[in-house]
Amino acid sequence: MNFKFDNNTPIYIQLVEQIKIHIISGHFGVGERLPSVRELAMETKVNPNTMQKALLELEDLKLIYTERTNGKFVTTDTDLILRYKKQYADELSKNFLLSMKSIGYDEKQALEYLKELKGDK
Amino acid sequence: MNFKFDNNTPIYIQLVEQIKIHIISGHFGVGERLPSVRELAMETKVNPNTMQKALLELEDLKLIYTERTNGKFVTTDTDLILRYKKQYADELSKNFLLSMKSIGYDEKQALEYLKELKGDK
DNA sequence: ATTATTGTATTAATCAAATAATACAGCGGG
DNA sequence: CCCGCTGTATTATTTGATTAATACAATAAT
Repeated sequence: MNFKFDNNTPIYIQLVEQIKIHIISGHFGVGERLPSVRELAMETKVNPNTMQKALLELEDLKLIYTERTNGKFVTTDTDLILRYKKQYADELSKNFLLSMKSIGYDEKQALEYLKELKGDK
Repeated sequence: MNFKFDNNTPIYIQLVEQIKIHIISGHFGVGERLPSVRELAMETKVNPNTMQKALLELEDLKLIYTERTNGKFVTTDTDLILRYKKQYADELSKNFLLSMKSIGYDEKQALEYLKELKGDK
């Protein structure tokens, strides 16, 4: 599950984000059963309560659902997942352009910057 | 100074970031005197101590310097500012590409996505 | 039926960020 | 000289995230 935590945002928020990405990217498949709360907490070296809090939020987002004594599962609503994926890509893109703009690169220049970066490696 | 705080990262970190951007973008000019700690705190509706903490970090970064009883000033080292600007643009760009990759868009697709976004509006 | 595993709930303790209320030291202008 | 403005320092309090240690209820498997 290789998580990298940045110290400046609450862990449970980062957990929500990371698991969301795992679902959006298909790393956690549609309808797939997640590891148990305790397992996930162990893996990520986080307190079970913290993991539970993150999973609760994901359930609010309808990205996962719970079978009370059986486990938690990725939603089977593929459309929903796709919508989240697009929404996420949109956010990333808009934020990128906005941030670049805030330090003086307009959209065209931002694109140029990315292209140069590709060339570099 | 219009700041928008996101609740999930410590305010002083966000202050450092925002002021850094103001300097990088030239909104705070080279060598310009900053508003006093108390003023900045008022403007941003933050406790003076929190602002002070942020300014201390900016001083560690050499982006500002202090005249003890006179005020704080933007560095006059334009090269340094430029280096920070490039570093920041690099970070933004690399992070953008990484994040897009994590949800299944390779570099080419990420670029396409940005271009489409421009077309939309 | 017992056992292990599931999610869930509760309560206390810890830790860091942020606020709050001051106080001090140095300089400059009226 | 003194008042007002700088930055800086100190101490206490509040708030929220996180950890910690349990406990309970429901189900599936043995």
